Amino acid sequence: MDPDLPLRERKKLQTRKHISDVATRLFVQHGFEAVTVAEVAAAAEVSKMTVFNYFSSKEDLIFDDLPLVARRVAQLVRDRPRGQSVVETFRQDFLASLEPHDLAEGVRRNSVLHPDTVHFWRTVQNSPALRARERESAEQMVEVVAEALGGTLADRLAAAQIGAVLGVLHGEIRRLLLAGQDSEQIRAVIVPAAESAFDTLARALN
Amino acid sequence: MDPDLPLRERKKLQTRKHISDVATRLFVQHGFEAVTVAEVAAAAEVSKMTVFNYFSSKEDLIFDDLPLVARRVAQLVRDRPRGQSVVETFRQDFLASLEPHDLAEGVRRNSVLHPDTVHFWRTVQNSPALRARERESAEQMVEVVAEALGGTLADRLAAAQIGAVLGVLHGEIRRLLLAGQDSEQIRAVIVPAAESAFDTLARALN
DNA sequence: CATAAATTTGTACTCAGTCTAAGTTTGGCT
DNA sequence: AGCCAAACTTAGACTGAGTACAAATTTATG
Repeated sequence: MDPDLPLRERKKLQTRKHISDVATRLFVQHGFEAVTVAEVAAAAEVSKMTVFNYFSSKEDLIFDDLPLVARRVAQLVRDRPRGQSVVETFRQDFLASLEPHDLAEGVRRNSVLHPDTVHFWRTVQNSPALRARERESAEQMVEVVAEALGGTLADRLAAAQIGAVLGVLHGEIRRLLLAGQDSEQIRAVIVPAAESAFDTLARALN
Repeated sequence: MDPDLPLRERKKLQTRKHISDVATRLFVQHGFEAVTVAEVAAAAEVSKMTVFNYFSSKEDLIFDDLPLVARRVAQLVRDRPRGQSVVETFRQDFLASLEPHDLAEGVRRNSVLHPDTVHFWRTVQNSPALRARERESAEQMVEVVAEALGGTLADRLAAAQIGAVLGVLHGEIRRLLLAGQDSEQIRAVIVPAAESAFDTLARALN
């Protein structure tokens, strides 16, 4: 934790992380709708109001890092090598995310708290509210990319198609993960599918 | 209203439509979040419980015809001419929907109640909950199409990309509509964009 | 007309999320 | 050190969506 921040700020970050961690553990353990915000507050030894002070909705307790992801995506697009197409950028980023160490996006999040990524994604998959939140943030990502590309109608079309492909691929990874397949098997299915999908995207958009 | 239905069924359909009409009018008039379900119930002269008997959520009061749209889309895919690609099917359907008489999808819905489509879509656009509901149903449409295509990963990729394109185009139509442009101006922007977008889709997916 | 099934209703409840006013903690200052 | 003001937290009451259930009403059919 960033040590040269004002003491107050550091404490706030700690509290925030503590609440989110406690909440995530409870949600994964019992299911998202089965846990009330009041229970989260009690378990985190904080008042319900404080929970809503730090997080603007119950859903955000588990998806607390979405703003970071959005910033990362925007940066990815802006800082891509001169002349590289966005499709190529996302192809490389996606394939890199399939590398053993962080398959399924999940391990980037709190690997301590979620030693088993599967439980985390099962929790998300089983909750209509959390899936809705995912859709919302997917849309935001597409907007971010479209904006980074310039914001024209053509840019928005390109961003949306890339988003659609990534969404299906991530969905399939999750499906296979929840069906009990291991990283090796998943990679064997996803890598060729991704190569082909990004190829057609590249042909279409470049 | 289908006259050879059992009396009871006919009455239920009437009640359902009446509640939905009253609700839509109130939402368009005052905004979705500014109207409570209790107020809708009172205005429709029915109890709150009855409202939830007919509609499973407040959002469904305004989007009451989504199941029909989904069925229509599935039919569109299934009944397309032998040998015609889905992309071609959707291109034609989309372009047909731009014809003067039902621009903006909106006129298919209760043209009596919504003499001005703009107000209806402004209401939707101003409500986070309604936009979330739209995203959910867009996802369902994509699933329906993917299923109608066969349900493989490649089918899901194709359906998602078509959905992405349609989503952006509809979004742009709405944006222009809310910016005060008339059908003529909108068509002038959208038709060429759609032609180009569906062309690239066809190149990519066929 | 009677009666059983289907609908509707009132009431009471849970939970997310907001508001407010009062309490507590903290950093900065003398 | 000790005080003050700003920042943070809290309790508690409130709103509104959605659910549960049992009582009351309506309707189809004999």
